[in-house]
Amino acid sequence: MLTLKLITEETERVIKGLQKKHFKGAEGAVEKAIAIDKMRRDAQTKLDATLAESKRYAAEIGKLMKAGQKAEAEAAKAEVAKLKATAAALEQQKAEAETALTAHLCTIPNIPYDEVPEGAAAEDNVVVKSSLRECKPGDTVGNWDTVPANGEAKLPHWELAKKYNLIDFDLGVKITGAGFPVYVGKGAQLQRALINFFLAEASKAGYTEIMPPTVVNAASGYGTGQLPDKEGQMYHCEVDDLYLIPTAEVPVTNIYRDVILDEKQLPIKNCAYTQCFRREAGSYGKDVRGLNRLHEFSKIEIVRIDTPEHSAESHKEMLNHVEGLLQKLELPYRILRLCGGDQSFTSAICYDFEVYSEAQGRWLEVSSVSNFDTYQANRLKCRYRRSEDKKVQLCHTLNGSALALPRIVAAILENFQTADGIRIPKALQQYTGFEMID
RNA sequence: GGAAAGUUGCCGGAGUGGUCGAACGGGGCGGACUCGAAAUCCGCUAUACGGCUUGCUGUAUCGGGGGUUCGAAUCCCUCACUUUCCGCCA
Repeated sequence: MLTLKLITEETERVIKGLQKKHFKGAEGAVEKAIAIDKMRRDAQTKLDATLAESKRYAAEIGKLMKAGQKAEAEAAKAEVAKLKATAAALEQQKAEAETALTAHLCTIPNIPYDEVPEGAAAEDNVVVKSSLRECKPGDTVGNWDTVPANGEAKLPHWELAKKYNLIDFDLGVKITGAGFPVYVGKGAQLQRALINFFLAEASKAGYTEIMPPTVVNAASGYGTGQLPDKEGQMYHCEVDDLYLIPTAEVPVTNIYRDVILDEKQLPIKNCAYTQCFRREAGSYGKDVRGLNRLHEFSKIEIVRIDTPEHSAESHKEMLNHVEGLLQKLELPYRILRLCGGDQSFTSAICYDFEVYSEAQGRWLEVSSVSNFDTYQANRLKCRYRRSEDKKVQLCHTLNGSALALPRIVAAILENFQTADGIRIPKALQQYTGFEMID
């Protein structure tokens, strides 16, 4: 959530930012936050004074009792009783204001950075780079030329998966349900190879590998913002009140919940491979065909915790890392800078990576790399102590997929299909142990 | 699943109703000594929120929540977690 300091001190900027994000009722939301905060502060000021007075009485009563001055002590007790009633009421006011404030702040999204383009929806996203062609300033998804087909009829990955016996979707339905495919033979080996490849690349780039739990408690869900809003998107084990993680971001980022780091430790660079579980309630149609959208999938996530001064640099490094992966995999890609309206609730700036699937004739999102500024850290209470003046400050948090497997697999199958089988990209061969799927 | 013991600051660990944000030790930071270091000595050493003259000051916090009391780390209730033993188990 946004800090109250930002809202009160830079109200205009916050309102403008929220409007850029196409958040309805920006001005009203900000005013409401300020009003609730005023109530909260008033209540606390009065409460503090009341408690201070009753503490003075309590100390005095102690002395009177020792001195044996019973009558005076009783009189003081009567005073305290009055103060106590006042304090209880103020306490309630304060608690209510605090609860209301937190709840309200949670409904206000992060504000975008200046370099985030204006725009309401996906077609306004700016294409900043592509392996297929030069990008000019102002290129948006909406005016992007269609990618020319090269004439050959290509099979979609779900047909290739069947043809080469790599992925059994029906078996997954039998064992679990739709969206839980069973990988078989070279299909399974390809999964393992990609996981190892992505982890090795992250490790080379200086990320410390984490293998976290795949199930988290509610506190962690709140920490990264999956709860309370996206409750319905996570699998929930009711008996133990635990949640299956939708991404490694949740357990890894929560390592730093309620922590004060030393500036010397920053930037923290972690990577983690986990299975990810998403209910994807409400998804339907061709988007969910084959590997396009699954309930369980493998993903390697990179997470950074950084200082405000250095986080933009970190973000750049992360983008370069992800781009490098796509280049090594020889996949046709483009990088989008998301516009204000299409950005996620919590990000300050976000880039999406997409690979082109010729067989499906569409771009598949394989990664988004975001800087959350202090938005996520504020809720997590992830702070650091500045070396310079020893002051405690909120960190910046960043994360990105590097990468999620299913759509990468889809793209590899579809883009590298030949008459003789499916060619494995060179960089991956040392991990698969084979060069072709045939 | 059964039984027991625990949860105190950065760490270890005292504290069973008042002056306790909390002894003592360790660590860390600053200073003295030293050419420098070690040892020794001295001082400092949490966070959040609030008020006003930005330096002071108030309040809260001893696992979470509630209660008793003029007053709670300390007593009571409740929840969570951890550890140990037994059982089961990859």
